[in-house]
Amino acid sequence: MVSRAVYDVARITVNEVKMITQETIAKDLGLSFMTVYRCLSGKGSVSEPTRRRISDYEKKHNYRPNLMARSLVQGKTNIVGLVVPSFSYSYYPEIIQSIQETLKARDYKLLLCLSGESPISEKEELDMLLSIPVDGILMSPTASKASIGNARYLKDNEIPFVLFDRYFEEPDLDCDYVATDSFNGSRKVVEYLLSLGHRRIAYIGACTGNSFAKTMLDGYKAALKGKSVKVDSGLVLKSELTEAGGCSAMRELIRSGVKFTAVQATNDIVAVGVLSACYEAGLKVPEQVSIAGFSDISISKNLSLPLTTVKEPTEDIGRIASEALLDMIENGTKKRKKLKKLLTGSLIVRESCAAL
Amino acid sequence: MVSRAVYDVARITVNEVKMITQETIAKDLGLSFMTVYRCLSGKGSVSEPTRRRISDYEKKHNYRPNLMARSLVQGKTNIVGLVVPSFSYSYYPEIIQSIQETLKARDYKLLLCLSGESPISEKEELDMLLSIPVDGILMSPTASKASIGNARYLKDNEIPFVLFDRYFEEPDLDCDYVATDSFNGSRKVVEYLLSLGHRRIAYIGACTGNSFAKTMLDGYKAALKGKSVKVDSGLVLKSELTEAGGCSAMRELIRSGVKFTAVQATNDIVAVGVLSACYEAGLKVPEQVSIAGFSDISISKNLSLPLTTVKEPTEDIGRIASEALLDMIENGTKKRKKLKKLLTGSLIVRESCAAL
DNA sequence: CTGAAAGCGCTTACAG
DNA sequence: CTGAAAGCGCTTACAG
Repeated sequence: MVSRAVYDVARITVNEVKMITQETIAKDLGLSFMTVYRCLSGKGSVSEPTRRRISDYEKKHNYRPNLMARSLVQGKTNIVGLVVPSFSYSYYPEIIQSIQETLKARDYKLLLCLSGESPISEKEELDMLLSIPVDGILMSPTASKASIGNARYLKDNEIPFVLFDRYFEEPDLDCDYVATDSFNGSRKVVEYLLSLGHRRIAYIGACTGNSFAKTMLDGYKAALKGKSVKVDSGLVLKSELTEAGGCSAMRELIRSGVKFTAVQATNDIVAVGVLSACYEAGLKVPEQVSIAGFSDISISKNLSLPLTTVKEPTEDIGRIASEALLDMIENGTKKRKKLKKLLTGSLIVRESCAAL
Repeated sequence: MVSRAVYDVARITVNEVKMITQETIAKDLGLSFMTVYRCLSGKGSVSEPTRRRISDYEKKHNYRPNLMARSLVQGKTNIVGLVVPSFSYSYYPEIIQSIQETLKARDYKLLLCLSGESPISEKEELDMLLSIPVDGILMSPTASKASIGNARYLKDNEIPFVLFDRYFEEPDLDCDYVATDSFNGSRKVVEYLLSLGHRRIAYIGACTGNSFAKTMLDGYKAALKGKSVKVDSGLVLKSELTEAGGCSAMRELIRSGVKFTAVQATNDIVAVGVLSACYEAGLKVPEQVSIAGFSDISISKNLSLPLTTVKEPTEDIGRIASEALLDMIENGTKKRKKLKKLLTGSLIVRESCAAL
């Protein structure tokens, strides 16, 4: 027989709220807590009258199982950690929405973390997630190479994880990812610009710190080579992946005096900056300069000049990444084939590009 | 003396990963687990050589405290639940980013939930959050009146919560909130339109299901009354709060034949739809119709016609809401003065409105 | 169909 | 400075 004192202690309070536990119910109904457990969990059978009493009590007092306690004993939290660099002003909200829906349908919860493009914060967030511990992690790494170390850290810690949108192809870091096929996407846009007659095509937003920007640049080069156009390094400019970055890189290009008739920007945000710099310099778009972006974020179709771009399959990315992660969590990662998926984006032709 | 068997059982595995616990450390170093606990938690003193041994072991094996276990005993999870209707294509990402930063600075984690504007899903998410249990909840309710019941549900469950962006002023539901002062914001825009000489000003996006839309309409009416302009019910149109909703409401207004020279939209998204309907009907903006929005979402300044609107103080909303919530969590809600804060938005004049 | 016990990994309170 | 015990709320495994 459990003493009364034990029961009283069992009614703990959080912010002065009485928590109803299985023991509270058992005590109030004069039952053993195991009977209550079996009834509430549906595991094992309970006599009909008892079941009814417990069920009535449960509804009346609004009993909720404490998921933390369950997690502790089951060694599983049903929480997935999500780490992204940022999510305003991009297509991350769409991906996250898709992730959320997939997780919810399979009874997982989402803990949201921001790295702010800093690999150091990213590492801190990962440590926090491992400490909870979450069952798995979805991450879109920062643009810094140091994020490769963070992905390796996850691997060393043997926690299921899937990278999305941005990924690494390091030979010694064989990890799962799903992203847009930016090589072919970028090639597609540049081939489109070539088909309009452009030959002096600039690339703005080059950077080598992450795979996606590098493969985009490769796509640009591949398209040019396909038409036997020589790559002019004076036309390839680095920039931060922001509106301001695109704007200042474009100013630099204009100031340099290098001739160009079209610009491929590494993403739509950068393209918006490029557009501003053109307006500022009195260059007419698309009459004097054609501009193409990449991503098709929501603003792109409503810009002062609707932007020609490649639509990223955000919903698919979110769904595929989270489904793969949940499979890894539930079926283990050992025998599993690695997910290395690049999804094709579609060219969206709008008004920012014109024939030469 | 604790038996060896107990220690072996203590090494549980999640997805085949060995978890290092305080007991693992204690066993491997031949110490009592209390010594390990005191050293790792910093509570109580440990002899220097012992501290060093434990510290070395901790770093070498990357020990992380299990936060679930800690939560269970402390009756506090340091997790805050966030429930929003949706977050793509709006200013929610900015608010959430601000919330995230505030929470992180005070060592709280964020669990993200979407209601999809459905009060039923919203209720499910709240039940899930209460079941974890989270320490507090931040919610931007759905546009449905049924969300009032959900807020009341939180109150009945005595969990700290703060509404943001959207809120209720029910007499029997005295809850904390922070939002934009949409009454004065809307009045400010309409007064601006009046100052440009407009008198036939339509209001698109009226709905009564939530406070913010209603007070916006009140602001519109107050501005008109200030200039002794009669409110014409033919100029007030309901619509869904989406681009498509704004577009079809505007089509309806145009078809109705009612005269107007300006339109105040309930938010920028609706305004974008209104703009499309104008283009479609061959109406020139702002020459024939002036259009104003509300919110200043990121797309607004880059629209084909940069939109005159009211900037919502998103960063402040996120910060104030989360700071208030954390204070409620840490200091209790009993003696606390209710947070009922409406923040002033600033009128952003762009090119979508012109003098009559 | 019902029950007593042990355990998840940590913290708290008490005893030396 | 160190230790043994009890407990958070739940689940699992075993015994009747």
